[in-house]
Amino acid sequence: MITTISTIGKNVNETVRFGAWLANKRSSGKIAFLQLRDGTGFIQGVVVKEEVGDEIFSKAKSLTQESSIYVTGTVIVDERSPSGYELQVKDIEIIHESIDYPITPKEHGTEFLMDNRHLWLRSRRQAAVMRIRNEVIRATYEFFNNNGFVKVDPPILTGSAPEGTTELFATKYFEEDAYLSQSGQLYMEAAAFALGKVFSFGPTFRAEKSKTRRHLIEFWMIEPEMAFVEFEENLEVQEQYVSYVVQSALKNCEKELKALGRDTSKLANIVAPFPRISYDDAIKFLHEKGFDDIVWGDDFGAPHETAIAESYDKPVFITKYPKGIKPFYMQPDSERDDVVLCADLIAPEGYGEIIGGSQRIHDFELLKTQLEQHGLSLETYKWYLELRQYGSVPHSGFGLGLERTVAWISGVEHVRETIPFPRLLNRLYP
RNA sequence: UCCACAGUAGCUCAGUGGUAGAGCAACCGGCUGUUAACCGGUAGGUCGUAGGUUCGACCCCUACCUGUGGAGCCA
Repeated sequence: MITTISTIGKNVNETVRFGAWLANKRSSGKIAFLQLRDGTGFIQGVVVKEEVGDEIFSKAKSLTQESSIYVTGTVIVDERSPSGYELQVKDIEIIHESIDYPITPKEHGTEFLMDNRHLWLRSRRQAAVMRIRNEVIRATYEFFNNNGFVKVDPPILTGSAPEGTTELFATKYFEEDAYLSQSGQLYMEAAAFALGKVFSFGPTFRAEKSKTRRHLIEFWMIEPEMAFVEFEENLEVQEQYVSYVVQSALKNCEKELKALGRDTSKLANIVAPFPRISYDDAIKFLHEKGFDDIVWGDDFGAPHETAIAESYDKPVFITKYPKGIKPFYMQPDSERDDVVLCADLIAPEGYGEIIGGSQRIHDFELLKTQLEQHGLSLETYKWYLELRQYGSVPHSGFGLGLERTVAWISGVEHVRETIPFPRLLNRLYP
């Protein structure tokens, strides 16, 4: 095995050689401190002139930020080092000299950092967020595999629009019009009838002119769909899943969360069950809080959701929204026809909606009526309607936005830091 | 699409109707335990673009462009 910084504790008092980049450097006339980064971690290399000689010492002193090197040295335990280890450097071989690296160890603005996203990813903070993203994905697969779900991949190029209202990216499919997927849900419903419990993980595209810290044009969703599962059980799966992911991140990303300065006590508390509040009660609550502008039948805006979420220290389900503000496929409540069996899960600390889910209509006639009332083409949705003609069963599912979830767990302000190369309004590069 | 704020050195920012400033980065020098190291020096500018007002505009006015935050919409 090659030596890496993350496992260098195994090589104490040994002389090792490994590849690294120079993250930063401090030096005096006779000693130099190199902050070395190899992708797995950081370690400080100490170069003492008396020990390495003039040639290697001046090579160390003239190293530029982000130059790549092979470094040889002895690993020692040192209490002055944050990681506990230091490298007493014996030799340096320059692989490539970096000239005028743009991201200096000083503050930078958002636009500059985004223009340099390909380099910004090297920073301690960004690397930590990427590791947390990886852990959320890993824990997602683990949770669903442990619970009998099958991963199914819905198409990215689609001919129809799952939710007619939002903006779609249009493209050509040879002679036909096609759209980039903004949800795999309808396909996952078909898959649930084939495999029972399924989940997807893939990119989705929304051509919305949204420009907030919660929005990306291209983002990744996890979309489970479950046959024979109704409203209540759907919520239970969601709270179990979200708790599992948060607890996994707490356990496996301790270093990363610390590097980000995340208050982990807030995450430790994220354990199922989560509180539920009905849309009706949420409206009453908002009126009590002084939101006079909202009436029954209106959808909530971000300020409303935040006000509700602030009353809880866990994610909160807002359930049973009015039929009129929700998509055509949601199952109406059997006790009252004006609300549907849906729930949004709102994350704490202002991170907004991380899950939208519902029980789906399984009755053929009802779904057909809904499609017609929403002005959608029966021809386009023929295959989707057919699922209700051949052994239809009650079923439910939900979609979790990966980047919002990672932003919440990491405690970063903006979702753009939770995806390697964010696609934002007016930003397609790098 | 709408609202608010911003655009000055590579970066982060200050600045006054009368000849353009700092810190960091770069370069040169100093310093044996630094933690965004420190100290001295050098170099670096069509002040977003186009008009206008003025004896004179980086500064005031208009339009546009770009960015940031937000609204709507949504994960």
